[in-house]
Parts: sequence; C-alpha cells; structure tokens
Amino acid sequence: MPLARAGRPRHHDQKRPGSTARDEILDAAGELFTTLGYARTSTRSIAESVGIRQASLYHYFKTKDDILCALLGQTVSPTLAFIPTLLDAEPALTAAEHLHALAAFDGGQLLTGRWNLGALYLLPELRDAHLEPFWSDRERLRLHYLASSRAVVDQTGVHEAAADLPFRLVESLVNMWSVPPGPERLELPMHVADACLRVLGIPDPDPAVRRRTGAATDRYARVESGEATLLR
Amino acid sequence: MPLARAGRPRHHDQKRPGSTARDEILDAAGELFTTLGYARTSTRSIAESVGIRQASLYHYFKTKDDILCALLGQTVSPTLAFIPTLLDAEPALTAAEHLHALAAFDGGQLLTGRWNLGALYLLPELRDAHLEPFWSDRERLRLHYLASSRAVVDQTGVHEAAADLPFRLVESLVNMWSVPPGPERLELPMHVADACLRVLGIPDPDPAVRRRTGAATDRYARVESGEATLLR
DNA sequence: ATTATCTATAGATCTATAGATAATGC
DNA sequence: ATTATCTATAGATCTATAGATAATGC
Repeated sequence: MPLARAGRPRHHDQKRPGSTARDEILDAAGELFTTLGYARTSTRSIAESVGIRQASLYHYFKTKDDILCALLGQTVSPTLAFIPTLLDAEPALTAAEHLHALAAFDGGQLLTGRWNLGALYLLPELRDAHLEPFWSDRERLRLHYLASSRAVVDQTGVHEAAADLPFRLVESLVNMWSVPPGPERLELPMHVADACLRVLGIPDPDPAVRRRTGAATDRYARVESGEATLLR
Repeated sequence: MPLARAGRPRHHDQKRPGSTARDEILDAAGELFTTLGYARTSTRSIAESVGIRQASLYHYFKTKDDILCALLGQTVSPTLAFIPTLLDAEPALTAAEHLHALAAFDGGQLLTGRWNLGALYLLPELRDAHLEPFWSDRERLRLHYLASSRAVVDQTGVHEAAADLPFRLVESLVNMWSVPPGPERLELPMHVADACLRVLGIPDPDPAVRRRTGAATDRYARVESGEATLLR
C-alpha cells in the first residue's frame, strides 16, 4: 500500500481534489478559466493553484489549449449521450415531452459541476481552429433543440422564430450561477424546462409531461451507473 | 476648409469609419474585442487595424482598460435612458406592455450596432474592479426587467422563478449575430419581446400591445433626435 | 528503469512611457 | 505654440523546452 507514488516529491501538499495530478490540474484550470477567462489565466497561475511548478503541467498536457480541450469534453457530451435514451423511450415521447426532458437534463448538467464549465462556450477565444470539434458538438445539440422545438410550434401555431429560444433559455443557466447552491437552485432546470414549453405556446406544463421527464432522466442515470460499473 | 488636421501625418490612410481618431480606435477595438476577446486583443493589433502606431493609442486613452470602458458606455445606457419614457407614457402602460416595449427596444439596441458590443458583458475579464460601474448599470437594468416581470406573473399565476427569464431571453440576442443582416434579423427583437410575454403566461401577444410598444419606441426616437439636434 | 517532479531559461510577446518630429494655427 | 503622430525601448510578463533530481518498482 504505497502512500507515495513514483517520481520526485512535490514541494507542497495537495491543494485540489482529484485522485490523479491530471484531475487536480483540471480542477484548478476549471476554476480559473471560468472566473478569469482563458487568456487571463497563465499556466503559472494554474500550477500555483495546484501546488506544483509551472513546467510540471507539461508532463500531462502538451499545450495550454489541451487543458481547455479536456475541460470542454466534460460539458456537451453527457447531454449528447443522453439523447438516444430519449429517442428510444417506450412508449415514444411527444415532441413536447422530448424537449422538456432534454432541457431538464441539460440544465441539470450545466448547474451541477464544481465550476461553471458551460460558460466556457461563451468565451470568444473558443472560436480557434483547434477547438472546432467542440463547436460542432455544441451545434449538433443546438440543432437537436431546434428540431424538437419546430415540431412543437407546428402544433401550437406560435411563430417559427420562437424555435430558437428553448436552446437559448437553457444556455442562459450559465449566467445564473449567482443563485446560491440550495433547493432554489436545484429547481431552476425544471423551471427553465417548463418555460421552454410556454415560450413555444404550451400554456401550462401538463403534470404528465413532468412525470415522464423525470422517468427518462432516472432511467438514463440507472443505465449510466450500470455502464460505469461494467467499465471498472 | 482644412482637409488635413494639426499634427504629424499618419503613415497610412484612414481604414476605419469615424470623424475623429478616437472613433476610429473604438471601431477597431469593438471589432477585435468582440471577435477575439479582450485579453487576446493586443494594443498593437488595434493600432494596426486603425492604421497608426501602437504608441499613438495612448494619446487618446490612458490605458487599454479605458478603451473597453468607452465601448461599454455605448451599450446599456441607451436602454436605461429609455426607461423614463416608458414610465411617463400617457395613458400609463400595463406591466405587460411595459415589458414588451422594453424588450423590443433593448433587443433592437443589441442587434443594430456595427459590432456585437452586448457580448462584451459576457467576458469574464469584465469582473475587474475598474469596470464595476458598468456591472451596476447592467444590474439596474436586470432588476427593472425583474420588477416588470414579477408584476406580470402575479397576474398570470405562472411560477415566480420565470420572472428572471425575460432579461435572459433578450440577453441571448447577443448569441444570435450569426443570423445574417436582413429583414429576418430585424424582426428578432419583436419575436423575443413576444416570447417574453409567453414565458410569463400571456399566451398570445395582444395586437394592441404591439401597437403601443411601437408607439413608445417611436416617441422616444423623436425625442432623442430632437435632443441630438439641440445639442449640436 | 521509470516516473513525476524540479530548476533554469530561451524567445516571444505585451503595455506603457520618453522624447523626437512634422503638420497646423496664431 | 499646439497638436497628433512617430521611433525606440524598458520592464514585465508568458509559453514551452532542456535537462537535472529524487522518489518508486523490478
């Protein structure tokens, strides 16, 4: 049972959560990138915040951009992975139910991490060529919202321009991290999911929709934890 | 009629619109800050984009922060200045009419400039102490949206958590600059204003509301241009 | 031997200042 | 004389690399 691992010892004790140095670095970078911005965060400040020397970062990441990439990978992909669960639901979900479940799940993802990683998508530096894969993932997600929303406005008769707005409403949760953690904050995603339907002309969220939304999310959570068990 | 002004001549011809060097600098900085971000934009790149030398910027602005301040001043203040016009309207506007007019005007401001200056408020670097006045202006605007929205949900019975969303919906217009300029884009603010009411439980925007919204905006435009004439 | 850290530093920035220069305006 | 620009540069970064060092693991 080796308490110390191979390699020269650090000068400082561990300051960040994570079982590997890589995770400690990502935690520090997540905090600094989301609060100061990418360009204002120096590799030196990340290293200091981890408790290691600046050059040691380069043992785990080839460049500073690579650190950002690793963080971005944690954001959109869980929601994209959730979409098939919604499509395969039995009996099939209506467009409104589908959108409601998607918004509630996606919103939950945005608000639950240790840092506001969704806000990274608002950084202008993200338009760099190297980060293009993340933009296209996010664009896929946006188009999925758009398709579901169009199906809803086709039925309610609301103007088609409104079909862009559910994605925007969920996205705006990244600007609501000022709400202190607690029950009020936990309920935000469900309120936003309801709002997505109202904005498309479904006046009162049917209680049945909410029930099925919750069921889909729960089923997914069970599948995920099952997979996670198999993988380890 | 002096075509040339005092001072040593520039090495390059004018590249940017504006009748003063200060305006040329703000135009270049507006483009670069909104597309690359503040920290990624060097004073050298701003100067190059204007067609002057880097050091010449400092004849007009004490620091790089000062350039950002000047740009931010162009964003929230027009909408804040518009609010009294809405409050003084005769006959008085209902809460829904007030919110609709505010959203339509504010949205128009966000989409009409040459650059997407509203997006500057999403930059994390903005939280710097020096830029605090702009945050407090924006917070005043947010609270005004919130108060109007609360008055609406009190009547419709929609959950109070929805009262945050109209501000967020209008704000999301800064992420819609990808819509190409044209009639479709010009209609976005009105669609978003309609959506603000739906999200608060007013199912179909009453045509009378739209008419009064337009009237308030037009009246303000007349007053503004009148003032502008007096000032010159 | 392998690994994870460390020290030291090259080379490329970037902001802001000092002071020279070439126009106009009186 | 005043103004708007220019040239030159100090001093402070910042990223990434080279290579030394101090642990564990075999």
